[in-house]
Amino acid sequence: MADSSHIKESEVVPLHEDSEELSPATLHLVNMAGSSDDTENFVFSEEGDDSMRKRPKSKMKHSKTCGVCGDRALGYNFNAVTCESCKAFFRRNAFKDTVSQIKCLFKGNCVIDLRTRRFCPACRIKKCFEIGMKRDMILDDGERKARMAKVLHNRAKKGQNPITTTGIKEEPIDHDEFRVESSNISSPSCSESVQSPSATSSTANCSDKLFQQILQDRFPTDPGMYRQLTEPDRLLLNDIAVCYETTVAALPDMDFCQPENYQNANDLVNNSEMCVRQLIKFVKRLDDFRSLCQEDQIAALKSAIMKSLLLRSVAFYIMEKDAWLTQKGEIPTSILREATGFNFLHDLHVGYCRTLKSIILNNFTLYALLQVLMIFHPDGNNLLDRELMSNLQDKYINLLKHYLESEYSFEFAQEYFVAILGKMSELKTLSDHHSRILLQVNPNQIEPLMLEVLNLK
DNA sequence: CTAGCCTTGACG
DNA sequence: CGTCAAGGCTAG
Repeated sequence: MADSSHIKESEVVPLHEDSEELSPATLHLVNMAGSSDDTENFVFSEEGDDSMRKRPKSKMKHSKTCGVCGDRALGYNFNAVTCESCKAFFRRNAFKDTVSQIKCLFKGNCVIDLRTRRFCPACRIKKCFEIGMKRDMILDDGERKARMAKVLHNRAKKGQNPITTTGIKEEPIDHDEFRVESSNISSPSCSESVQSPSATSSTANCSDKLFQQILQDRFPTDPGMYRQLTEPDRLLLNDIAVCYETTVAALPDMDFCQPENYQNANDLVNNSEMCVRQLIKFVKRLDDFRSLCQEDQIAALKSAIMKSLLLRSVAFYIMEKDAWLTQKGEIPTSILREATGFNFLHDLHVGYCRTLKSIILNNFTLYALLQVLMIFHPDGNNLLDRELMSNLQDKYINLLKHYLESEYSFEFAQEYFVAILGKMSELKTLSDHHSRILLQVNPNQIEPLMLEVLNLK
């Protein structure tokens, strides 16, 4: 796949092979810089200036001068020879509106040099453009993301830091910081939108009675009917729930959550990238995931990705509105139909959302547990140690069962458990259908991270 | 916000 | 492997 992130002017504009010599163009720039009447521009020559500013030793040969302020330059930045500070300045300000956002308080012809460069951003940015700095060489949001994704991908491949999500400060999270009473999180009906189960005609058949119970909180009063979770189980559950709430369940800040940003399958895939990142964050915080070898981490994640996105779509489905909740409001499920042209897929997916939602409601502890179960699945592609995976699956299936028994009583847990697992196996079928969307995408227009996790390369 | 320093990927 | 030119981080 071609690297799309760097096909910019930097490749078209001929750069000078020889770093020792100043090209005519560079000379021109330097002359311009020197043409200001302030001779202090050039006080920082080879020696005598280190007392006040650090400089990379061993780079004495870099005697270039910033075309904007005359400070020492290391080379080209955004198509002109500039110092580090003007580079950073340009990056920060190149897209600001020079009329309303940066204004010269004087006559618009301030002298910009090492000393005065901070005084007038307006004239400084003007000079940046004058010496030929090009703002289209600043990576835009998508390009930046692509670049980050590449870095992450490489890191993951090198294995120092298996699957890093942001590349930015991946410090181990302090769970205690988030620790809340587990009862808070796991309350089965932390509902703001408890719906009438009437809409759930198709698949909820077996368990209607149960869900009536759940909805109406008609559970046994005898404490003996409930399992007492062991301390390790309780802690584990709490950890999972907290992780989930702070990653997958945290609505990411996505400014594209408008129906018009879902035109086709490419958009659909690309707009899921944030969710994938959250998912990666989530699994990385699971001790059991980290204990897997790196190959299996990646295999497990890849195998679970589609199902996880679907599960997430259930968690954020709003039944009354037939829409998904996003940070920017609700987005109708019809975008799925419109972006792909697959009516049946839309109906299947929404049907699934409705039935599973009516079972799980807004119990995010359950979503978290199911998400974990999705990851530890022994039949994923390319897994090396399937037995280990199966053991982990056992562990969390048990945890799920115990959790249900502790929350919903022995009387109801069994049925609930079966219903949930049934829906989980259905997820596989749905996810296979969804894979057909991927046949529509143009890999050249897909974010690298998504290419990677969806095996689109 | 500024500016220095650092990390990266591409390229020769 | 060194250089270049992106972006990120952060003390001030």
